[in-house]
Amino acid sequence: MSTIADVARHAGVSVSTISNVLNGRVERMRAETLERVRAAISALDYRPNRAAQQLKTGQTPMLGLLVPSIANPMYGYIAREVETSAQERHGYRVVLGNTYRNRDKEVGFFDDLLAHGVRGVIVISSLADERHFEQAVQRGLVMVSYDRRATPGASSAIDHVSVDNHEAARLAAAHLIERGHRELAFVTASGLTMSRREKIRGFRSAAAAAGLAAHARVIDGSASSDYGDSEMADVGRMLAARIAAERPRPTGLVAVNDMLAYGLLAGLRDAGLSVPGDVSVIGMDGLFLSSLMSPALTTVRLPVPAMARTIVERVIGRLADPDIPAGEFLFAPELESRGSVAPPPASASASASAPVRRRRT
Amino acid sequence: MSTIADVARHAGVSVSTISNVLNGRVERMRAETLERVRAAISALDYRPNRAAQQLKTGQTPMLGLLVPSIANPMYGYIAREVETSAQERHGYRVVLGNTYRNRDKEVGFFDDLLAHGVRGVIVISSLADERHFEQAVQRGLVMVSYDRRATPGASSAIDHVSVDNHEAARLAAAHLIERGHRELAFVTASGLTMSRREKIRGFRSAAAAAGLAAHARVIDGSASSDYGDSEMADVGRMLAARIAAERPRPTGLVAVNDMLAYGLLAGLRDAGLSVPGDVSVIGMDGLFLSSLMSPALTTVRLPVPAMARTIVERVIGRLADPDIPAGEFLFAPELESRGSVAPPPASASASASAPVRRRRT
DNA sequence: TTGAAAGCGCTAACAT
DNA sequence: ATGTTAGCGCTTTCAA
Repeated sequence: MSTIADVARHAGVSVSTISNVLNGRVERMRAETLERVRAAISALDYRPNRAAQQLKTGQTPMLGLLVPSIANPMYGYIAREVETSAQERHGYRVVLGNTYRNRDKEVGFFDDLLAHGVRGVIVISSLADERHFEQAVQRGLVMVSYDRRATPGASSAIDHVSVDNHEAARLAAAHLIERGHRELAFVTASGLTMSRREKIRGFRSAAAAAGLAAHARVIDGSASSDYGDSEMADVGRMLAARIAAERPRPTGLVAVNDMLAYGLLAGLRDAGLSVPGDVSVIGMDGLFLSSLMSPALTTVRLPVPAMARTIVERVIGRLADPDIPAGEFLFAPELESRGSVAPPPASASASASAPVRRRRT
Repeated sequence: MSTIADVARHAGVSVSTISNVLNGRVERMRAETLERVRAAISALDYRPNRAAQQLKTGQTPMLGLLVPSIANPMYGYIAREVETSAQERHGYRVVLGNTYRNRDKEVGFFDDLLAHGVRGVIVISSLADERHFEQAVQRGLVMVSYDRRATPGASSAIDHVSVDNHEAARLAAAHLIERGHRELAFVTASGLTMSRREKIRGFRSAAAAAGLAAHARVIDGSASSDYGDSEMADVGRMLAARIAAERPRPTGLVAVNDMLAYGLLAGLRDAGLSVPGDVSVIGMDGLFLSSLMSPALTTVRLPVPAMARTIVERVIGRLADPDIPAGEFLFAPELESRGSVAPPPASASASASAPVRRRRT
């Protein structure tokens, strides 16, 4: 690897001249000099040493990306979009970390980023406690959080980029209602994160709007395993057995995300129930895997590429100008209709428990 | 962030003393001094600046990880295992890059790693041309490649860690044969990578051993999209339609990987065929998603965590001692029997095309 | 047993 | 329009 001094020697100029062209300070430079420098750079195939630049400027074109587990297809999808956008649009590289939703791992990741001189970090978490994030910001990190709206009233020097979770769940429930379902359930893993709370509100508001408030329950459970990537699917599978046994049994299920929906699909099948014959299921996320399921999963699609672009722009933008205040960015979801939703079975709509549609409340 | 000078001042010693304890040179140090230094370090919550260390030593605890796309669940799985092992067992961080199987992107990634002072890289590729890898090694990178055995006779300063692909496909085909299948097909995406070639050989050898050489075809196709993560599944889905129309139609399908098998499952369903009633399907990889498919996919499981550990140990080991020669590391796969394999339908085994089992060749 | 000092490759005043 | 130089934070001889 050649250094800036090698290039200077080769071009017959001083190192500062090289540094100047490297940093675009070429206005008052003689064209001929610039030419010679450019030639020397490519002749030696010179690349500036980032560590040296970093030491000097405190800046380095790298971002941290924290995910619960990159083996989870949803995080893999987001990570791909984030990395691609950071790289192609801004020339930044991405340092990845799996946290398994563990606070200490998150803190350790922030420590290491700081030690490496990486100042921007993108966080996908769902930890209830947000204090170590604010602490990391105090220590100099510029942070953007995905899918976790700021706690109302909290200070937050952190950007928040997320889908409109309320709307997503509302869309899902409304779709079920529109297809004739009268017994609904929102199915989720235990642990109330901000986003789950909003999804539940959206689900309930759709039900209430149709006069179905009393027929919209929330069913949750936790996985046996501590943290695996099949965790969500495991929860869905387990809850499916419970749902199959409920009376009245809900005919329309809104899953908190696609992975949990996959578990629901498998679990309902195990229980001898047909989807969408006996029970309709709708997911949230819009993973490409959903179209491969049997039946293909109807889902609420998140605009992941657009969200990723915003996330990256925000970190890099605020890295360049620390005065830009943190903000919230909400994206609109979209219903993707496939095969897992159908009208409820005749027996269900004839049942005594089913209220008349749009009855007064 | 405090510096080594701050710590030295705080402890009332020189910076070299601090550096000495940082680097474990404490044998001939007075216990009391060591104590004071340790106290100062934790009092100031001091972390050495990695960029400065890197500049001085040329080393930094980071690894590059190159994948075609992290949104592909298999690469996500491997990436998680690699990152976790690098972090927890060696204290290394991981820089991730998506290449979309694009040569220029791979080269650009190597360039950036070098510029950042990252010397170790793990590569998951399937590009036919390996020259830019060797070039990167020349430029100073220590490289480990996943699932791509060295071209026989090639120089290779690159470690190769992979599953025994021949054995994996042999296992799959043997399982089908053992269940009574007589018309077999190996289904894959077009483009002969090293690993696909070996899988095909393994598939054929199992068929030959059962006297079924003439009844074991290879079916391949390419996706319409350039590179998407659903690429493999798309290929499977498309090929399923073709397979459904074949006469005699194979009853036992070995898919080159799980993702393609998912596409096969969906496509066969589209074609009105039942799995495993009409056709049996077996995948390769052992993704957790496979157990969620309908029917649950029988597959050949790769020992991913063990492979990831070896991969990481090799890069880091050879980073520490460049004299260690590159090697090949082969792992044994294992059959995971689930619901997508059953005996062939009676009509198939009665067909004129079916040879007698173990007939002489 | 500890300290002084040179230097890794770069940037950016400041000089010229 | 270009050159000189101090210094970013650390490691490591070499000296004391």
